Order: sequence, then structure tokens, then C-alpha cells
Amino acid sequence: MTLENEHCNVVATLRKAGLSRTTQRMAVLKVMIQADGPLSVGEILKRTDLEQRINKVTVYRILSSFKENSIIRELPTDHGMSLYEMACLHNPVHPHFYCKTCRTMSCLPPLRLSQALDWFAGPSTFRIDDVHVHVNGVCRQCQERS
Amino acid sequence: MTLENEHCNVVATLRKAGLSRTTQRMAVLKVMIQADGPLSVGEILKRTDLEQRINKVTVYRILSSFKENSIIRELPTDHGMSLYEMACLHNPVHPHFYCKTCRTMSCLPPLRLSQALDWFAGPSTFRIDDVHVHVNGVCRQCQERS
DNA sequence: CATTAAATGCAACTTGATTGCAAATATTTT
DNA sequence: AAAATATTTGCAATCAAGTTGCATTTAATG
Ligand SMILES: [Mn+2]
Ligand SMILES: [Mn+2]
Ligand SMILES: [Zn+2]
Ligand SMILES: [Zn+2]
Repeated sequence: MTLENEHCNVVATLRKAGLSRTTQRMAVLKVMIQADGPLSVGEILKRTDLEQRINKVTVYRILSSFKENSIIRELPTDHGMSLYEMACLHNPVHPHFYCKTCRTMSCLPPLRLSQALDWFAGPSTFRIDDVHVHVNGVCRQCQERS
Repeated sequence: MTLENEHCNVVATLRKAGLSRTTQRMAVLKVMIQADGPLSVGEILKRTDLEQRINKVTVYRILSSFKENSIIRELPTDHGMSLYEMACLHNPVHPHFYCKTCRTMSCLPPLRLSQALDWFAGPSTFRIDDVHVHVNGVCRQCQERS
């Protein structure tokens, strides 16, 4: 499953989000748009460095601002590390398969859970060890406290 | 939702898993059984230390062996930290709610996803920001490579 | 071009988790 | 019960992802 968002425009995306057009942000966004799957910060650094060296901290801050503006999605893994993918119209929310061994994340078809299980039962070659359903938010107490 | 596994016996659980009965393992397991929700390593340490001080590394290794023997479940959070809960018969797999603010994890009813959404739509006071469906396992290549 | 606000780079730091190895403890054998 | 063996533990060092403070640079604005 490719992201199929080659059409997303770097400049337009930044402008729509009201983010200034720095070379670093352009480079990171370009890499994200061209990616064929979720990328780690390390991988993003490796790819941006082909054209210009960017500081690790800067990448973290850029990803953080992209996330706040819903340009990208953060996909936390079970190894204390997150991967990132575009959150554009061409790439709706979908489940992911994470290989514990090579620490690679694969996008799964955007099906409902029942359909997804059928999909796995089919010609899928993944060996599933566990499935986490993780609901994130803010609890009652913390809501009242602010 | 309490774990309701007060009945699980420390000695019996260890014996069934073929794990030797060290004071440290007994202490950790006792704390896990008495817990009323998922615990972090820090919280486990705090509770075991009330009776005997255990090294942090030892707790990690104990939790790791408990997990391998399906005595407990690991619940990774989106903050690079895992929480742990009993995996006994009285505590079947279920979704969890994680508060980003106080970093507390709450157990949710073990319903199917569609029912769970109804549950949230009801008198629930959680503010949901995002839901991660996380499928873990080993991919095709990694399976063949071993 | 000058001004100002925002973004970046660097170094140091934080935190959860892991590793190597010697010492202690549990289990097995005699 | 004592000795032999295997397992487990504790400590210190280390790792890796991610964060923070602050000086410097860059982008937007007029
Ligand atoms: Mn994806
Ligand atoms: Mn639970
Ligand atoms: Zn793999
Ligand atoms: Zn909270």
C-alpha cells in the first residue's frame, strides 16, 4: 500500500497550515510526501541529509508542528520510538502492522476491524503476536484541572 | 474496572510457569495480583520496596520472564514507557484508555470495537484524541530469515 | 533594507530500558 | 545435610529516543 500522495504540494501544504517556508521544513515535508511508508526520525534525517544536513532537534520540532497542523500522523511503536506518515486526504486513517524483528511498519488496508481480521486470515503472511487497541486522550480529573 | 484476580496464587502461578520461587519474583507477582490497574515499573518498585528493596534491572527481567510465560501483559504507552497488568483468566484482553496528561491507563470493558464506541458515547467522561490499532508480529522476510 | 518574530543548531540533559559481569541465591546431586 | 551446578540478582555503565536552554540565524513584514 503506497501513500499515493505524490500530488501533495509542499509549498501549498505549508501555506495552508500557516507555517513559514524554511528550507528545513520544505526538505522534511518533501521526504514525507515521497515516502512509501511510515518513516522514523532517523530515516527522515538520512533522506534529508542527501540534500542538506538538518539537526535532529529541528526535525523533531518540525514533525511536532506538522502533527499539530494535521499534516502528518504519529504512529508510536512498541519500541519507544515513533514513525510518521502523511495525514493528507489520499491517506486516510488505517491500522498498521509492526514487525518486532526488523522494526518496520506496514500500512494495512483501511478496513473495519472485522474485515481486517478476514484480511489477515487470507493470503497474509504476517505472523500476528498481539494487537493493541490504544485509546488516547485526557481523563476526567485532568480535564477539570485545566 | 478492577482486575478481580485476588484469587490468583503467587506460588501456584510461578510453579505452573516453571519459574523458580525467588523472593523478588514473589514480591513482584504479589504486587501485580493486588494491583487495581496497570502498573509502571516505577510504581511496581515503589510497592515492592515497602517490604523489600529490589533492583530496577531485576524488576525488568522479572517482568520480561512473566511476559514470556503469559503471566502478565505489557501495555506500551505513547510515552515510550510500558505498563503491566495480569494476564490471568479473570482479566481477559481488553482495550485501554491512556490519559496523555497524567499518564494513567484505565482498563475499558472487554467489548467489541463497535460496542466500545457506544460505551464511549454514553456517560463516559474521557476526552478521546486518537485511537491506535496496533498489530504486532513478525513480517514475511523476518520469518524466512530465521 | 531594517526590524522583529520565528526557527534553527548545538550541547547538555532526561528517562525508560538494556548489557556485562561479579556476587548471591536457588535447585540438584551426591 | 553438604557440595556442586545452574539460575538469578545487584551494581555500574551504557544506550537510544526524545527534550530543554540558549545563542545564532533566518524568514516575514513594512
Ligand atoms: Mn500507514
Ligand atoms: Mn487492563
Ligand atoms: Zn520484519
Ligand atoms: Zn489524566
